Amino acid sequence: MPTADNAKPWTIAEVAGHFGVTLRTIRHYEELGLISPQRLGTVRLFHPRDRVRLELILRGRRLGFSLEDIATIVNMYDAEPGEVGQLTYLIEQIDVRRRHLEQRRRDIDATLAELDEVERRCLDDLRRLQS
Amino acid sequence: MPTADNAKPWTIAEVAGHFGVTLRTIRHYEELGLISPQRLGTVRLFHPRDRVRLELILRGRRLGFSLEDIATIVNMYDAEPGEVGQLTYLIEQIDVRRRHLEQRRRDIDATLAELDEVERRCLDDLRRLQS
DNA sequence: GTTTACCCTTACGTTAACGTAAGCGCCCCG
DNA sequence: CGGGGCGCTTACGTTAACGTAAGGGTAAAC
Repeated sequence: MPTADNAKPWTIAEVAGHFGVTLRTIRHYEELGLISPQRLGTVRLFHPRDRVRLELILRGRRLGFSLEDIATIVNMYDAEPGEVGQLTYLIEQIDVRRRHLEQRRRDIDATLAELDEVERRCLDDLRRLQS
Repeated sequence: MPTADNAKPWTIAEVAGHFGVTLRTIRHYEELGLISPQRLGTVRLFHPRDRVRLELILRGRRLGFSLEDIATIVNMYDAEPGEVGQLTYLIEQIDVRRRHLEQRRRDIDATLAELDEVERRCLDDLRRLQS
């Protein structure tokens, strides 16, 4: 059964624990408009939608994007259909992002290759020392 | 002929121009010990070795590493053979870095997939608007 | 009924990674 | 020989992304 239990919103502490960040970080992201959790009185309630956005935000952060960049990215994900100009602009932005990401993947691959090389040298040196 | 011309060291302005960074940035990296260009009097001279290091540094920067992290990475590249303890430690560090990078590549792939999805939706909407 | 556990806001503090300005030295050109 | 052009150092300024402390509300728990 698709339990209604699963739909129970999370507290800020639960969210922070789940993602391994502090409460301050989450509040900070709200200040910047990256997330807008529901309020019950003054208390924040985090629904699945909010958790998904946080996942996206943290992924962007790991990739070294600024929170400002991240804002434009996550806002692309739930943009309303809008008019033609908006859509073509959005598509352009997607291409820009894609190029960035592809550059970074090349950076990663190059770095990984060099790490392999360094490790190989280390292992060689080790073998030499132990023989 | 392997021209000695090719070995002519670069000025700080040439290096900055080549990599698209400011003079301040380069000097900052020297302050942190990330590079140590030769000095002719007070003037800095950049040899190929320095340029390679800068390339590595900027790659790390694009990947969102802190300059401190980058320092440990680039210093791995030209570590002296050393003793067994050093070597095994270095190999561990390489593994740590590798795991980080692999995580980031997963992040990139996930983000690219989602960008594709968003773009597909955009193109659909466009077609709908123009039909 | 008060202590404990979370939650809130406001606001100043901190760190990294440079930016920017001031003031000086050197060399070459007209 | 007096500017430019380029390079240097010293040192304070700036921005992003939170950290941290102060002060206060509410609700279950003892």
